[in-house]
Amino acid sequence: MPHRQKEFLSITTPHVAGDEDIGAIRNIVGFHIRLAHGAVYRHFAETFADLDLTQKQVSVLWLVNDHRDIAQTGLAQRMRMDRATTMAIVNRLQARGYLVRTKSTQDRRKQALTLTPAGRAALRTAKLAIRKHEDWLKSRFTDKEVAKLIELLTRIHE
Amino acid sequence: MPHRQKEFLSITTPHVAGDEDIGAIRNIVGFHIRLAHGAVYRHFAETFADLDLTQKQVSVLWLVNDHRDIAQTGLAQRMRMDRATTMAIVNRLQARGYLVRTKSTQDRRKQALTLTPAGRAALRTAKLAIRKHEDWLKSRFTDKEVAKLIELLTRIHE
DNA sequence: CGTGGTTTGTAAGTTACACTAACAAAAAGA
DNA sequence: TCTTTTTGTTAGTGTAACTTACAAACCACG
Repeated sequence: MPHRQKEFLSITTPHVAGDEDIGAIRNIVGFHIRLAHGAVYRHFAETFADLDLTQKQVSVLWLVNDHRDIAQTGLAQRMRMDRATTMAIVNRLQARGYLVRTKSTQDRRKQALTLTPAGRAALRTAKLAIRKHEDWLKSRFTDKEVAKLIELLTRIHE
Repeated sequence: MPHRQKEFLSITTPHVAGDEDIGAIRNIVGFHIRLAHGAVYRHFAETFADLDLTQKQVSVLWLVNDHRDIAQTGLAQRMRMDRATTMAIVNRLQARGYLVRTKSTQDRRKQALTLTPAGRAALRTAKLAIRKHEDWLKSRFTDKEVAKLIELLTRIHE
């Protein structure tokens, strides 16, 4: 068997005695995830330069809108963030008047989060920008590939 | 047709007049990339807690080792970082004695980067940890799926 | 040749965000 | 009841992305 596609096939290089190397860096899945994330992050920042919103902030607006009166811990679980990080983001959005904290009546420890009209308007605008951003991202894939990519990525974070 | 797999099929929801919404957040590719990146980042940090190295730092060690006398701009291109960010990481690694800057003889503006023996030793240890980390990551995929995932991600960052 | 534009490294300052540790109030469970 | 857990909060640390500005070296063109 010749060396056709040697690089990609060597992903599964077997570990032999004395073989301490693990192949080329481009065969490391984590490396590609980080680069892809970086590329997406940068394009997102460009697309949202006018709106002045980050990925995290838009995600929080979106989730709060979808789950009225969600608590901060619920948000943290869905976003895979810890409580402290969640606080920082909620604080920022509250300072900009996009959402409000209301003490939950069921559980007085909890803060029920809801979007203000300004927050809903911002989300509406953000979703238009997201569509552009997603179109840029999806332009290199078929619909089937997009579904496959999402399915594979879900296995990582689920 | 019943609502089987409605969510996933709605990825390609056509845009109709007055339809300003773009579907559920879980159909946004960027959302999944961010979550997957976060999961990988966290597991990496756990695996490298003893070594006290980040993804970026390991990547830089790796690339400097693979490309002897690489300049900081070359590193920045391969890592998709800007010069300032590259500086910060190189500074940190130099402070820990893992690499050295040497003025290039060809182009006296450039700094040729090379690993110290300590840097090579750290990289050797890091690669063992990377193997564990990658095994954790790849455990949920077949070899074919891993190749597919890398191929799809490459289309995003290339 | 030399002068203007480009590339490279560097420094300083800002922002986002992930983490930890600690604390208080409320809830849940023994 | 008393203890443990959950929830929110504050404060502090570290990484890493960005911008702007500057100096030195390089390059190209008139």
